[in-house]
Amino acid sequence: MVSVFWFRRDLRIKDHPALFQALASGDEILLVATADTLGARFSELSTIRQNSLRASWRELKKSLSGKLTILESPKDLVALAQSMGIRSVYVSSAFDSQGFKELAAIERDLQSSETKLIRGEGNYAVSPGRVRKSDGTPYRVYTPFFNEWVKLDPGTPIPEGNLSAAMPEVESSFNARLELSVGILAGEEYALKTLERFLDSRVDAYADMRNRADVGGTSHLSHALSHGEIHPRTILSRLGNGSGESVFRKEIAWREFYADVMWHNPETLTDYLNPKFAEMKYDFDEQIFAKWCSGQTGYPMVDAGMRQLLQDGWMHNRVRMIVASFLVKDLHFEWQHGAKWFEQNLTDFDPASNSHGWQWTAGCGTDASPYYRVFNPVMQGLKFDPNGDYVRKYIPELSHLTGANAHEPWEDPHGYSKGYPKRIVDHAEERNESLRRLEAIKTA
DNA sequence: TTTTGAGTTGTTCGA
DNA sequence: GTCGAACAACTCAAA
Repeated sequence: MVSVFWFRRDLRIKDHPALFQALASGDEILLVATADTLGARFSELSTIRQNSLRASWRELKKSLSGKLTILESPKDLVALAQSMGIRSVYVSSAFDSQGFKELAAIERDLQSSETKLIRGEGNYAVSPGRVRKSDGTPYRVYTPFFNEWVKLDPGTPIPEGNLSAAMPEVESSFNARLELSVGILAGEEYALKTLERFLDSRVDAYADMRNRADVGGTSHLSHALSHGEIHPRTILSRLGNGSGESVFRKEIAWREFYADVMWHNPETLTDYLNPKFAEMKYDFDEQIFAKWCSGQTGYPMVDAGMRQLLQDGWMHNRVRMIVASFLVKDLHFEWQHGAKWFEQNLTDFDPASNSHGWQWTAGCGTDASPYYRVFNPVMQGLKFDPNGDYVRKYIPELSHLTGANAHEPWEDPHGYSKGYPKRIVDHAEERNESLRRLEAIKTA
């Protein structure tokens, strides 16, 4: 009999419970990935994000001796199952609302060919839904969630499955054009190397340096986690109790907390967790939005972040909060506009972390930022890019300004001489406007 | 059962 | 220039 293993957000072969289960089933296993499974449709993603996915497939295919078939959409998988008389489709469980809706739909479609969908263990150290309060309800605040989460044993990494059961690839009309990803570093081996490099050189300073936009102080594992090139359990198994390691463990736990929140509140992928915020007054303007997207707001720290996203398909975590706060609190846009842009452009896009990160900033999420906490983009720049190096790296129009002066071009008589745009709004005014709008939805 | 204090990521204002 | 206070409402756990 022939069965399929369906790769989605789990593009690895080590510590892979669902793949192990498929390979141990006794069936011949056809290995399949589908392009439209990491958020928006593949064709709607930025070029850089498409190529990032191609790079991950390329490396996965290499580690599978070429035995990987890449299809365009899950519908193609259903058609394949029908034409080949596939017995079962094995897959990792999905917990985000996009993912589990997709699996449910495929499970239904596969019934026409009497093919079963078999869900294995997913890509979390502690699967969403497992951590509960003593009364059985889920947590809505991070710290108590973490205190319970950290007590649970994620188990030890499992061995690699026996790939001798894998079948050769089959013809696919979808051309993933993997050659376009040449030069992009990705894949499981690279993820494990990234982890080792982080543990060897940066984790000790992580607590202090992770917020510095001008320093590569973060783990750089978000892409690998997003594509499932590494299992979080593998990461946790390598962490001790140093201060940097403890702070980093908490970051892993944030990913799991947001996945848990989304599992219990699937509509919050696009809806307000706090429904009161749906009643607030918002603005929207295409041209203003285009300026935010392209990094032309006139606030250097915001623009540097947005240009980093376009150039690298990645943005420093601290800067994500700054640009998000600017869109939501200074421009008064609904957070969903920004979340969508991030989805299209971030190579490390994760549905739960993205939606709930945005909701936290907007003040409508779990453990929400207090309403009065509005980021000042200039002050944030001076604090987390004190020498202006980050800003100058992404904004050539500020290259003539030295040190921290790059954060305040309006203070320099030649600040705008290289064409940097003037500020599109006045931060102090818009901060007050934002507080007024929040005041209006306060419960009496 | 009720109360109390703390809770990822901040800024402004007045002394 | 530095420093403390003030800026909601709600969730959760411990007292």
